[in-house]
Amino acid sequence: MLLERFGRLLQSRGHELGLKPAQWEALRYLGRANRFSRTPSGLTAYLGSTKGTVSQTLIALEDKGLVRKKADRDDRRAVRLELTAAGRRALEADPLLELEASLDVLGRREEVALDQALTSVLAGHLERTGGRPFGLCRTCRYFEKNATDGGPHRCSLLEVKLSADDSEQICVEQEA
Amino acid sequence: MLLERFGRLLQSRGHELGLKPAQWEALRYLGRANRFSRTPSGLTAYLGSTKGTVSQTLIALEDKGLVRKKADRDDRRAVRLELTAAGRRALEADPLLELEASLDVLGRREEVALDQALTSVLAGHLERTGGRPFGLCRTCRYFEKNATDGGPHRCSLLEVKLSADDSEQICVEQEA
DNA sequence: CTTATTTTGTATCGAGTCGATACTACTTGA
DNA sequence: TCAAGTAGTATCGACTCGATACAAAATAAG
Repeated sequence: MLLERFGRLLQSRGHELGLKPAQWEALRYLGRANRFSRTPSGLTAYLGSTKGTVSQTLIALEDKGLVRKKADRDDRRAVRLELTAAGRRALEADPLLELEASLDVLGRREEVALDQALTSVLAGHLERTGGRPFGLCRTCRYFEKNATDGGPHRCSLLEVKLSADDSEQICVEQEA
Repeated sequence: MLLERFGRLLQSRGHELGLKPAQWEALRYLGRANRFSRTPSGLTAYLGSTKGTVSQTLIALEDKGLVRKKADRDDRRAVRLELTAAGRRALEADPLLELEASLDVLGRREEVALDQALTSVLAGHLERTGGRPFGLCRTCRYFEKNATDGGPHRCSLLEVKLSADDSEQICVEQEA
């Protein structure tokens, strides 16, 4: 199966620059996830992994100075994660970007077809396994565009204001 | 990138039945590779890994009784690998089969489009990294259909007869 | 025919993954 | 208030994986 070979390929590129595949994936997630989702448990859900494993990966990333942990004011159990400047620089050298460039051999049409096919297969699989889609905030059923209470947009699930940036990031809570 | 999420998904399913992702991939390879390719170095090239890592994986599979090693008569450095009966049974319970069934949400058309897109991206990547395609024997430039020297087919690279089964398996040496 | 040189595979190390289990600390809800 | 649930860490054992070093056999070059 080709998807399997791709997975292997992506993984073998994931050992560059002194990081491990799991660490790259955590970094990428933190670069794309909105503030509500940048927590160890958000990352755990995204990776389909376990709390213990993710905890170790984050310790490694913190030791390398790529990720910073901050206490959550409202929930003293929770930890907020953010990329450091070095973390953002690392993402700019992400080996995956190169593979992403390989998609250029495809025409626009084919690229869209590939994306749609993968999306629907993924959706089917997530449904069966109870995984979360992690879609864009603005495509969520709880997203209220141009809400009337000050902020540009609003989340009716968490009941908070959303910036334009927020709405372009992925979210643990997102539902179609 | 969706391909990345798929890779992660495939990997997290790879811990079932007491095997690890790398072990499953080795097992799958040995179930699909022709006799010339069922060696530690063939597997190494397929996985894009290193000899040392593959050696360890094979030891683990041998200990579990899923793979058997045999000496090569002609080349006393080489090791021939084959699945045991238990190894073949394990492949029948491969968790990947389930994910493969997820492709059924796609129509014929979309499935073909997906396959073509992945194939061309993969080919581009392999060319840049010097990887081998591991295509079917019968699609190889060295494949001689219905050769005249007894065997049904023939390989003009290795200069050996090929059975019908041989020609339907993947090969390290395959070239378009 | 001897040396290189290459090829095939194993052994070992250190950092890290990953599922499992156990545990602490905090929050929530009856 | 107190039991149940949630967020996260610590630790264990099996394994991965790149790197390095090594041994044995095959091949090439002189």
